[in-house]
Amino acid sequence: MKIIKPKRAVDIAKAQLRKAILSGEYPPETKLPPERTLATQMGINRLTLRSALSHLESEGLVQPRHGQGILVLNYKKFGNLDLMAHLDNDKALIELFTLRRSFAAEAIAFACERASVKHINTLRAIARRQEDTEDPSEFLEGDLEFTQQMIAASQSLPLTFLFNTLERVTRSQPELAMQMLADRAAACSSYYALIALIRHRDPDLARKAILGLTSDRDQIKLKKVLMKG
Amino acid sequence: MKIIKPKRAVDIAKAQLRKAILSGEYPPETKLPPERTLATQMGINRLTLRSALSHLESEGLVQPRHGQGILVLNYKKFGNLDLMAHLDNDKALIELFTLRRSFAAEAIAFACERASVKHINTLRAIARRQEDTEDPSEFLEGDLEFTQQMIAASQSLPLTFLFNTLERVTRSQPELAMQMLADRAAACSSYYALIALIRHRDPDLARKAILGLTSDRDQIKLKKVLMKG
DNA sequence: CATGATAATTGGTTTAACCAATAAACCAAT
DNA sequence: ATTGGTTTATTGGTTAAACCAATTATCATG
Repeated sequence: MKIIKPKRAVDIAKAQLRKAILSGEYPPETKLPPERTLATQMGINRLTLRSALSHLESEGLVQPRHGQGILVLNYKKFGNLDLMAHLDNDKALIELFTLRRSFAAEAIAFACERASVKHINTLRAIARRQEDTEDPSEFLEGDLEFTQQMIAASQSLPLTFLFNTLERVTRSQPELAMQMLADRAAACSSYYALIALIRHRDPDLARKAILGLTSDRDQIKLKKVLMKG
Repeated sequence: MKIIKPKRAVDIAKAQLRKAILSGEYPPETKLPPERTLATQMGINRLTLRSALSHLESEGLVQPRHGQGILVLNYKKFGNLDLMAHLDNDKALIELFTLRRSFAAEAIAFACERASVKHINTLRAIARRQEDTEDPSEFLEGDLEFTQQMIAASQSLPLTFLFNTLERVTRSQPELAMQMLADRAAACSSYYALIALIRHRDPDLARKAILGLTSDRDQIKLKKVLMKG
């Protein structure tokens, strides 16, 4: 039984305003209608609207100015990665999922130096479980879990924060995410490859392997590492 | 003449609460005092407090629950990279500045494929200006400008968002940032190296060069590229 | 035309309620 | 004694009506 959060008025207003701004209805460098007007338009109290605007201010979408009005900011100039979850821009999303690989390379590099045996065992357990998982939605869940554990193994606070955001963005577009995990066999073998790379404890080789930047000599090393499992 | 923002009560309250939470005064999984109590304690109105809490909710620090109270979340689980600006954790900050290099590698890789001549000329102009800049603070400003232009050349929305955050974090700790740019000569020569790599239009070579993963054969190529300028 | 006072506009804050969800306390039926 | 429902207290969510404070536009005055 899944619990459905009853949405607060402020959440609805926030989503509505964010959509209006990101869709260009309120272009950057222009002002939003006055709070009193906007609240009336949206059928909510001015203070509820202000609460929603607080959120948008945190997200870098607007900047209220005392006595002047509420300035709409250019989200490309001030927005952060979390905005990707609301953008509905498939091209940019796919690009982000591509970049994810190089972020993972850094995580693995740290993990090579910092991962404990416990971390590695947990990773292996998740990978094994994924092999028996048919349901795409469940598989995605496991993939996120594997990633989370990989980040835990890296013991890097910045990477933790970065992947928190990546997880939120992924969950905002589960269809696209599942699509990118369509080849389950490939995904599973990559899990084991990552584990093998961590166990080998060679950060640079791991980076090169993940980024596909291996030279001929690296390839030979890499084969040995992957054979050993 | 620099404009100093007069801080709103809500900004003060927000900073105060964030500090209290991040410092562990209100540990994760516990509840904040009731809004009415907290507002009285802090000497502000309940609605002003609620506005501040809105911001902290956006930042993933707290989760208000109707009828129960305001839950303090584990910022490591839900926080995003922007939190680094408030953490006062030098070890993590230095780690982030290190990771910045690999993010830049991806930006340059995109720039190899997408940068226009105009982008490249702007980059060169900034680099040249940096050579004549003595003041560390001004040099940092120029460095941020160079980075911004590099991201513009990459034409990547995710990287734009990521570097927006990195810029904010950098500005939150200008001393540390300037310290990492102490060797101005090295910085300037790296500007020209990056420009040369973009002009060479070889994403993989650029990545390897920036990450320091070059093989012997790459080294030879790289020397030629850098000689050509 | 320039300038300073004034009014209008707009965001910021406060007061005082009331609504709604949750948890605790209580009580009755079994 | 346990269960199940009802009441009560607590707490966040929302609204109303003001008033404060910063900015801009207006306009009378020199």
